[in-house]
Amino acid sequence: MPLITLPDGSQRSFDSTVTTLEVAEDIGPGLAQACIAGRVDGVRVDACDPIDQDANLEIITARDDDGLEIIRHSSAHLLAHAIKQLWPEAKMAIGPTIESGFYYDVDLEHRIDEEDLTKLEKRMKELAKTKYKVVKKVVSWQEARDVFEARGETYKMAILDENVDRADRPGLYHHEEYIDMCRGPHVPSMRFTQYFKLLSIAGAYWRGSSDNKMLQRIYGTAFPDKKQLKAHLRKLEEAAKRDHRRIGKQQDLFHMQEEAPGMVFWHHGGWVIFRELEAFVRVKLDEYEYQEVKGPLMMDRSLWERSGHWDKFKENMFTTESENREYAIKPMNCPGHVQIYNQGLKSYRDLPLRMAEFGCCHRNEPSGALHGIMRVRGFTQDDAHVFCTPEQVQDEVGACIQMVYDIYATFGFTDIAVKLSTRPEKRVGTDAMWDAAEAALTEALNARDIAFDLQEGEGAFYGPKIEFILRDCLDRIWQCGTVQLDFALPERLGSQYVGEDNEKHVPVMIHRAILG
RNA sequence: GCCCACGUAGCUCAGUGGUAGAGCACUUCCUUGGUAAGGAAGAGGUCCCCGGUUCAAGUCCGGGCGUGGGCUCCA
Repeated sequence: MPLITLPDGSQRSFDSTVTTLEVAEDIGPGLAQACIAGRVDGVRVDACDPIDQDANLEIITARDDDGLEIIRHSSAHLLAHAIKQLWPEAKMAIGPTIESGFYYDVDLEHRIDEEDLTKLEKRMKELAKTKYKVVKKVVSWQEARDVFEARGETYKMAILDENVDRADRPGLYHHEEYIDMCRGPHVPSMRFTQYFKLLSIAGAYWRGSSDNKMLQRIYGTAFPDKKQLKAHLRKLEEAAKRDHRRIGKQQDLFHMQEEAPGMVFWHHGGWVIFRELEAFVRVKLDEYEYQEVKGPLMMDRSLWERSGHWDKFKENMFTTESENREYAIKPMNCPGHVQIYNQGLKSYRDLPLRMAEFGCCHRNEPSGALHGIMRVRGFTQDDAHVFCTPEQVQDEVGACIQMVYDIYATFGFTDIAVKLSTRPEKRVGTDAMWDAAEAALTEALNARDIAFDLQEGEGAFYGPKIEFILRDCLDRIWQCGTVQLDFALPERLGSQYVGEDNEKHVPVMIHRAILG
């Protein structure tokens, strides 16, 4: 006898098990038409899922953010349906939604090209136009396994084997002859998936690991109506006009050429902007009480061996040699700053010591990673290192975060994603040190009410880190600023300070970078 | 590094085995008081590099370099 409570507080009582769609029908035919899925006590369910006890129910339509997401998710299934019709031998991997659309990864001998995208879109339109009903069947793990084995869907089998509990009852969505496995929910009818566009083809590793096979990924987007789709495509065109590479060329700001891959030739106009940026940051450095320094561009290899960077990053470091000494061109500024710190004897009264540099660094990034002047091999980092006592860490980290937000706000970046990365498997330091360090970073974020994603095990080997992620005009995300704790580098390079107790201690170092 | 696409005039790009092209920009001249003005003439090319196939390669094949869209990576 489920009693259904709707968002406006009204209640409807049913004699037996009821579905979201049936509740919608009970309210009115218009809502029944618009009903995509339901939210039962906050949990998203398919329109056909049974509700057998009292519950709060919200009906999801295309106006709901969840409705849009479901339409995109089902559009991924529609793409898969079309792929399997055109290339029955294709093996389907995964087809999730992403922020502005969806993709499907497929293992297929045939190389999908632009023309194929047109063919696929055409077939998708034909299929969607039939407005076929999506039929959901909840089955046992074994039944699902048998279905995909019979169909040769080896990736779906792998997902079942490795990611789905044997006791689970997976949902199989029947798109006419095509079957996909999904948590759902999905649209009840493909009449909801009329407005979509396939955008691009790319390679992507199975399960995101470069050890695995590379699959073909097809990206697309979908909307509830034609108007929204057109507006989105228009936005993409407009964003392309704001591409920094295009502006750089049009306004004669900089160029790059074959002989210096990943390195920038700044023309006068671009360099004026660069200098203005530096001037702006210098004002901020004064405000936040930093000392600006400048270290050498290259140092003997042995120094990088002691710092640990050689061991981890030698593949990505440029080197040169002279008179039987091997030098590494600096990929970062920390060891240089430590050398400056190490000059003379430091007292606890000198701490915190905040050292900043417009550090000109070079990293031999993999060729495929380069991107305009966003990801380069030669760059200037507004890099800083704060040497402090363990007690000062939280305040100093807080000040760093404050500075990051202060500077981003000046440039109009308000949509900042934050991630906190914690201890990786391979690491230095004791568990107690990590406990304290992670707690300090978490506290500093919480104190400012900053929401963040936790990335367990993704920290650097020397300490946990906070990453600040910005979005470009094409909605691509770029990790920009970082604040990292480092309780190992000063020790490796022999930094010390004399404490109140007249004993020698190793300072904690905080790495801080805001603009790349 | 991996998958796919691309590399032709300063810029944007066309050119599917047979004498290298267009628009914009540039130079000179003419016309014109009107917001990207019109006309005439001209200059400008290692068709990314190396090799192969062919009577003949910008075009087809192989290798390399670079760029773009992603994936992986990102101290």
